[in-house]
Amino acid sequence: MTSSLSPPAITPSYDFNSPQLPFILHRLECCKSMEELKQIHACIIKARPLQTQLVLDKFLSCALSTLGSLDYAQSFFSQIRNPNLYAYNAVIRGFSRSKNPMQSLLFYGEMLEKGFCPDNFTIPFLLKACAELRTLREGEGIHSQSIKNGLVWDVYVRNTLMRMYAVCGVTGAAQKLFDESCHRDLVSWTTLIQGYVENGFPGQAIQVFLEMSMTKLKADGKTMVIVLSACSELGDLDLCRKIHSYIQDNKVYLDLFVENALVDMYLKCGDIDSACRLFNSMPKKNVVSWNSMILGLTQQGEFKEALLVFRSMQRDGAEPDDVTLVGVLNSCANLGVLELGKWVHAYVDRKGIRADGFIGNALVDMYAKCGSIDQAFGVFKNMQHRDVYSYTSMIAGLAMHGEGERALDLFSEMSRVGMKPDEVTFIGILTACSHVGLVEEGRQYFEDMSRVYKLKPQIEHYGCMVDLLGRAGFISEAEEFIRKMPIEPDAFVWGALLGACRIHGKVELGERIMKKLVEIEPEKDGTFVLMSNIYASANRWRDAVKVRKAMKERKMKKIPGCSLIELNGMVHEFRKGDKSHPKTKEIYKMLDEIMSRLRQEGYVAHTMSALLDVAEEEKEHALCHHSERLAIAFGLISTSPGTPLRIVKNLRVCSDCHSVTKFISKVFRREIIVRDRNRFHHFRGGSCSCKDFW
DNA sequence: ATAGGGTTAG
Repeated sequence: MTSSLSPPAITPSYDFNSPQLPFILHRLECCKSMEELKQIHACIIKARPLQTQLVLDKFLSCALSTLGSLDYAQSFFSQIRNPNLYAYNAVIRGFSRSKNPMQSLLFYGEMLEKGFCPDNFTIPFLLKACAELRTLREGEGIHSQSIKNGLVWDVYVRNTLMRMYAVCGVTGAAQKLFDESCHRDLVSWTTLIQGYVENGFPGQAIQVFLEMSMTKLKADGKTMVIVLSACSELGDLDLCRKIHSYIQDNKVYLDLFVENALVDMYLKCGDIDSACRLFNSMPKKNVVSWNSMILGLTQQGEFKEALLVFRSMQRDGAEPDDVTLVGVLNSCANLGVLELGKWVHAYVDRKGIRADGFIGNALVDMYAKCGSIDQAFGVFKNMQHRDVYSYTSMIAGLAMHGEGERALDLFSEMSRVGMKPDEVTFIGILTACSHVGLVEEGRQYFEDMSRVYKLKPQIEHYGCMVDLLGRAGFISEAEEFIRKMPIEPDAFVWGALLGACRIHGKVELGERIMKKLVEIEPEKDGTFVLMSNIYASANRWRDAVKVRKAMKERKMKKIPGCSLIELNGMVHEFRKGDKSHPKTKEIYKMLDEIMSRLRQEGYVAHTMSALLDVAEEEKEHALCHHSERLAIAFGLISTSPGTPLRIVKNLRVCSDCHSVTKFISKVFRREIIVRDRNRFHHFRGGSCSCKDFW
């Protein structure tokens, strides 16, 4: 009986004969607004025949998951007269899927107080909530309750227990449950495999999968997606092909998820051709398919290809998301193509996406690597949430631009706001010190790294220190530093010292280091180039030539110098002595003009860097056609006076090109920004931001 | 009525 003063009550029944029932269920399925839900609520109260378990369950889950209104669901529940276990389970499930899974556990407490016992449905809902909350304590409590109730033998209970343990990082407990079970289904195997992948044991995951393939069970798409992600992480191409054959042999249905995971796997394992073939054969693609290609190519260093895929994505009319944009920005950063990077920034603004988080960090990195350090700083300052990545990108950016002091200021700001630096932050800091010759500060930071911040220096940090000391002329200290290193010095560490030998003309030490380097990486040309540079600087031309000859005899492939310049969104690429550009004639005419203007201004070529034992005139000629000069000449004839030129070079700038560029910046009144392998050079009015310290 | 799905940086 319902009095007019108390709220109307709902009495659930198991009567499924009401003709209105399918209609109300359909309305609940489609319900998207609170208004609509309230109307349905009224209908249910008015019509007793609608008060069935199924309707109440659907009503609660709609209120909880679709509309997220926990209060409303609870007040609805309180109207149910004598709620049974089914009704409690419905609420617990609803809460476990909601934004506030804790409610699920609290509500379970109420249920126990009312004298109800959990059943094989209650436990999986609760465990899902525990997994969501990463609360091992509560999870273990439910584990012991399910043992007491004998529910632990239920395969659903067991699988959700395994999932809960895996999510909480206790793969051992998941494995134990798995080993002890007498009935394992595909979900049990998949859950165990996933647990290993998510906790950083992809090898173990594959082991478990191989074990499973010995049983009668056949994997489905969901299992394969996880197995494929384990393969990507391992980067083992042979294994990839085996797993791919398993999919074909067992006729696992290739849905979009599996196809995307396959594309991702092939790219991460470096088989770009297979990835492209698969991708092109896909009948339907979603944004993740495109993202897998773009990010995968970026990670493989195929930046131009990544941008080409982005263009076809746009032609295809697919809408990019933030992951796409991060990949595109990353490629822009690596290629140094500012125009496209700016376009992405404008796109982000237009879409009303905040330049924060991933996107913000990618923008900071892009602007810094494209030479617009001020823009990078602007984005950085506007970010609401700055994390270690943001600070590290900014610090590394400033370091690259030779703004050592500003980088160090930012580092102090980091500790002021309580942001803990990590290993990569210190690479930025040490590089900053190195580029501006702040030796004392560098030593201090290196020490603080382990003493104050409890971070273990890695080989890269030792490399930075050798560079810092050697570059500043503390050669014997650098040698001593290498001797005392707790880890075996690698090619980068020795390379840094060899670089110092070039700057400071240390021929004998250079020879010793060269011997070591040739042992460590005999195929690398950089060592030989540096050594012949060292000889040349000491005017030992004969030796310089000998090294060059040795290179030729070893049939070493030299990395060809290459410079990029971006004009109106088009990337122009020049190699040394390149004559393939449509404007070659004009470019070389401009080069001649540059050289004669420079000679009038008193320029003398640094022929020693030409490293060729040929007539002086020829040496100068060879230098003239270094790729960056072609790019600069092309920039000069293609832009209006005063436009800054931005060049990206794959190798270090040679000292002759460095002084030529200084001259050009003065004579032609152009700001020229060159990014070389190591850092940025801002040329303006005849001098360079690196203050010739590079 | 219940459990397992791919891509995100310095």
